[in-house]
Parts: sequence; C-alpha cells; structure tokens
Amino acid sequence: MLDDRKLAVLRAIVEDFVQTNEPVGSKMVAERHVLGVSSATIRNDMAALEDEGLITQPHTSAGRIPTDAGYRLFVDRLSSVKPLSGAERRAIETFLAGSVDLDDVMQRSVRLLARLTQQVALVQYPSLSKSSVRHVELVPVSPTRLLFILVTDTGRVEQRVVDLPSALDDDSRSHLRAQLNAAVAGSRLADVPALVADLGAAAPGPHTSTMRTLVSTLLDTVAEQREERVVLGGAANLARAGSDFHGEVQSVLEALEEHVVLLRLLSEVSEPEAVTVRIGAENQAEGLASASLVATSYGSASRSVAALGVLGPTRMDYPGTMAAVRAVAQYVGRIVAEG
Amino acid sequence: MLDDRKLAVLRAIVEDFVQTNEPVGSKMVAERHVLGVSSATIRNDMAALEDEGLITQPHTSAGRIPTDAGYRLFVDRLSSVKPLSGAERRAIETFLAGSVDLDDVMQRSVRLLARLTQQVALVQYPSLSKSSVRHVELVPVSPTRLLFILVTDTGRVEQRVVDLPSALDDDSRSHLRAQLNAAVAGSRLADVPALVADLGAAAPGPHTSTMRTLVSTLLDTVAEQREERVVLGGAANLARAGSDFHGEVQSVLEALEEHVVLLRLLSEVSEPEAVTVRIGAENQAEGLASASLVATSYGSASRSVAALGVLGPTRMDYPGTMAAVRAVAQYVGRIVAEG
DNA sequence: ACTTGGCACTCGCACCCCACGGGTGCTAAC
DNA sequence: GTTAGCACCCGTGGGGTGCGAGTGCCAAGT
Repeated sequence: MLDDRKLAVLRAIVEDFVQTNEPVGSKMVAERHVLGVSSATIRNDMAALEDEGLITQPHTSAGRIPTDAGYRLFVDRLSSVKPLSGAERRAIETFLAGSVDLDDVMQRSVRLLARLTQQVALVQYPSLSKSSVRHVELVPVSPTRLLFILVTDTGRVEQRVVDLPSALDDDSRSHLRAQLNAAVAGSRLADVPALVADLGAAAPGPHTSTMRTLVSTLLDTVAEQREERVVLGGAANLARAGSDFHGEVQSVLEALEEHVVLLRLLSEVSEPEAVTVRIGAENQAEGLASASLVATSYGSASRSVAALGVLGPTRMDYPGTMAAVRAVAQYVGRIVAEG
Repeated sequence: MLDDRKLAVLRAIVEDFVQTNEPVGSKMVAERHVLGVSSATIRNDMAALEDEGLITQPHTSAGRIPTDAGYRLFVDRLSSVKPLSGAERRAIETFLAGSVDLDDVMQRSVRLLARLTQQVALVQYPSLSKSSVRHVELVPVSPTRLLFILVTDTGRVEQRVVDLPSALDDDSRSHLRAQLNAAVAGSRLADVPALVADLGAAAPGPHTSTMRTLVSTLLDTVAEQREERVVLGGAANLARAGSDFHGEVQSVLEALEEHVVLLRLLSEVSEPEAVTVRIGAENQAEGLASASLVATSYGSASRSVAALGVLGPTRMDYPGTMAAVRAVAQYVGRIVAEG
C-alpha cells in the first residue's frame, strides 16, 4: 500500500511544509525533489497518502499538509538524526560551563534550549524521588522555630520553616540533626518514608514530639505535590510561531502556566537515552492540540533524574529539534551528575 | 484652558474607551454621561483636548482615544481609588493564607495578582540588600567542598556550593561558622561588606584562606547581579489583550523574559505606600511602548523590601488595577514581615 | 499494471467598487 | 458660550470578478 516512493513523497511534503509554511502541491514536490516521476504520478500518490490519513488539504484545491499521523510516520521512519554543527556544540558547552549552582544550571539550560530551537523550552528540576539525601540541616530561627533544609546529591536544596511544639536548645538540635542524618543521609529519597517510619516512635526522649514534627516535615517535602519543579523559557517564540497555532496562542500560554500539566507530560517521556516526540493531539492536555513536545530525560549514565524538552507547533523541524534536545540533555546530565 | 467640563469629557472618554475598546465620539459621550451639554459642545471640548495632546483620533472621522498623556492626566487627577469588593479582599486573604515558605508566597502572589487584574503580574523577591542576615550555615558536601547557605529575615534562603582551598574538619567548620555568624548575624546585608572586610585578614589561623573564600562567597551572594529575583505569571492574559498591543505581543513577551529590565522598572517605583503608574513610553524599555506598569513596593510598615505590580496594555482599568496591586502588596508585605 | 500528459473543474485570494454610517468641523443662530 | 444643522471625510464591509494554484480523472503510452 505504501511503497517507498509514497513515503518519499510524504517526506518531501513534510520537509517542504515545515520550511515554507505553505500547503505543498504535486508540482512543487516534482520539481524540488528528484523522484524521477511526473507530477501526475505524485498526485496519485498524494491521493493514496490522503486516504491513509497522513496528509490533508486545508481546503479543496490547495496543496496538502501533513496530519498528526503524517508527522508521526515521518518522525518514526523517515527522519534521520541531524548532527549538530560544531558551533552549536561549542555554544552549548560554553553556555553551560559557567553555572554556579543548580538554579543557575536550570536557568541557563532553558535559555539555551529556547535559543537553539527557537521554541518554548521546558527543563525539569531533578526529581527529589530520584535523588539521594546528601544532608539534612536544622537552622534555628527562633527558640520554637527552625528552618529545615534538605540537600540532595543532585544539587537541590529544599527548605521549609517549621514551627516546633516546644523550645529547642542547641545541643538537642545537634542531636536531632545527627539522628536524622544517620537515618537518611546517603539514601534515595524514595526510600526515606520507610527509613524514618520508626524514628518518630522509637526515639523516646524529651524531644519525641519535635522529632515527629521534623519527620513529618521531611515526608511532606518529599511528597508528590511540591517535589517537582519545572522552569520554562522562550515563551516569546510562541508569538513568532503564532500563526501555526491557529489563533490558539492563548490556550497554549495558559497550558504553559499549568506546571502540573507540563510535569505530567514530561513524566511520560520515560525511556532513557531516547528522545520522545508527542505530536498534536497525542498530548493529552487542554490547549496543546496543535503543539508538539520533543523531550528526553537527563541524568548520569546510571539513572535519569528528570526530563527536559521543547514545545512547539506541530509544524516543526523535528530532526533538528530532536538533535538539540538530546545534546542539551547530555550536557545537563553530565553537569548535574558532577555537581 | 482646561475647565472642569473638559476634564469630565476626558474622564468619560477614558472610561468608555477602556470599557468598549472603541474610539469614542462626541455623541456617545453626550448620551452615556450626564454632562448637561449637547454633543456639539462636547465636540468643541474634544477639539481642545486634542490640541492639548490628551486625546487623538486613530484616523480622520473616527472617535477619539486617549493618548499616553491623556491616561497620565486621568490617573493623576481624575481617577478615584476604587475600593475592592469584600469578596476580593477575602479571596486575597484565603489565597495567601496557606503559604508554607517564601517561594510559595511569591508564587501564590503572582497568580493571585494575575487573576485579580487579568494581566501579567510581576512579584519581586525581597531584595537581599534590604534584608538582614538571620543565619549563615555551612553544610559539608565533601572534605573540600561545602554548601554555603544564607538565610535572611525576609525568608530568603540563598545557597552556593563552595570549593575550599583545603580540607575542613567538623570542628573548624563550626568555628568558622560561629565566626561568620558573630560578624554578620542580625545585620543588614547592605552593611555586610563593611562588617566582613577585616574578617579574612584579621583572623590568623590555619584556615585563613578558607575564611577568605567564604567571605568572598558571601560578598558575591549579596552582589548586584544575583541578588534580585522576580517571578511573573498570567502571561496568557497577554494573548487575550493581544489586540491592544498593536501586534507587538512578541516584543512584550520578549521584554518579559529580560528579568533585568523588569527589575530595573520595578526598582523605579521607590515611594513607599504609593502605587506608581508608568504609562506607555514612560517605560524606558524596549518593546513596552504600548504597555503600562502599575506597581508598588511592599514590606513592613517600617521598610519596604521589594516591589510588585502588573503590566498591561495602556488601555487598562487603572483605578481597579491600582486597587488590586495596593491590596496584594499590603497582604504580601504583612506575610513577609511575619515569616 | 503503472506512468504520463492533458483537461475540466474547484476554490481561495486579492482586488475593486460602492454604499453606508459614524464622526468631525464649521457656521449661523440663540 | 452653547446649540442645531449641514457638508464632508473616510474606514468598514459586502458583493462581484479574474487569476492561479491545485486537484481528479481519463485516455494513451510503456
């Protein structure tokens, strides 16, 4: 049904349409690509491709444009990974090199990605649940109040003000801190709930209830809702590509403010080392029906700690974007693993 | 030159135009507002107002719309502060009540402000330079590396990874921390440079160079570039008001990504307790020529610690926006002062 | 069986034209 | 100083039209 030439025609249509943003007709394909057949033949092929639901015409007697399914096929079978230019690689390296802390890395990455792809970039902070505890610190703020600080091996620093049930002197504080660190330092945060389960109960002493408060703070910090963070950039690129979103720029912008939704989307790009592409309606999200997500996870070789990617119109340079996303993910992964 | 009636006409024009988004003509003014004169008279007044540069007509024989100067006059002399509805006050209170830490407060405030005003909201983190040191903490990460944490009385927690010149054992670390805290805890961050000036030099001991490293980290943290942060929200509201920006939505979005620019703008709203309005070209910023900034500072009664506000089209409900900004600033100020 | 040239047909788009109507400025009267 | 009347301006929108890109189909060719 779909012989090689028909696929070549599809590829030609996708490539031309991405480049020119105009419905592409049989004649265009015939003359801009060397397929060795006439426009009439291509017309027939295009009719077949349309029957398969891979392309469509915006209105009768205009050229064809790819459907979501068409892009999907293109991405899956027709696109070859476009290697980055040396200049781009160097740009990535120098851009990320000067980072001073995790916030800085996230911020720089998102800007970099937005600039490279000319689209909206999303970078997720390392998941707490995929990080390990490096240290827990208790900083006094007032006799009955302290700042609970959690530092992970991925560089995240989470803090939380805690109201204590009773006053706490320096020695007791040190003691509690030592206990907490002994229990959880070095462990995966995912395991923390199990590790501290008995800590509140089993430590009878003058500060049992304080310890219980601290433990619940710790658990709360790891808890679902607050554990994930995402930063985004390049929203201005939306305006430039505005027409591609069929006047739905507003709903895309609204979707971007729903970090919860973005995090869900990012969490679905599970497979490590591979760049995932979600095209149009494949994104199960309000307002992103004419948008595509190109994302991948990042981390050290052994484990991925979070995801990053870009969001753009379905009419997007997939090979180029995928290459950029993969490259940035590699660098960010390396930096986070070191830091 | 500008008698009371002419001003009343200007007010009518501003109000109607803000409401309808259509150039308002003399007839409209005559019938929708009770000025006791005929449309012909109003025509004369409008001619005068146009001579003064307060209104203009987008094209010959259309109604008039206010110029930047017209809005300016309206804001300065013609608008009465619109009190918030009880429902709004309650919304603010409940919305901000559940905040758990500073990040949370900032995030909630920005969302709240965006929703109340239907515009882009900007909230600046408390300036480090206007905060005091509550505590400095040194968390070991490896023998030659530690996490430098600075906690301010405004709830900000800044951290920084520091590479040490030599290994540091626990006791020395405690000692250095005690020294640092003794020197700066409780003082204004603005005064810190002076306070630590001699710390590096005057403390001869095995860890002089380590101390020097820490001091320079501390100074760096307070330094201009990284000290200020701003968070924004409600960008989707830009799209809704898109037409007001004369197709310059993109440049507005770009401006929003330049946090440095936003911070400069916010820093110019110095006067405490007053809501500052910058209209159109008064914003000395690329791409914000058709935007207005309504902002104010917030903090406790005694001192302001930062600013917040909203950015919208010049065609904006100034009284309502000003009321919302002021109210949110009051609540946020109170919360930050407590926390 | 596939390919190709030819051809009639279909629309979207850009363009033009013109009537409509809201709005103005002027003038003369009050 | 205010008002009614009036001529005039011009942007907007609807209808008509020609153009051109593109299609689908068919009959002939390989």
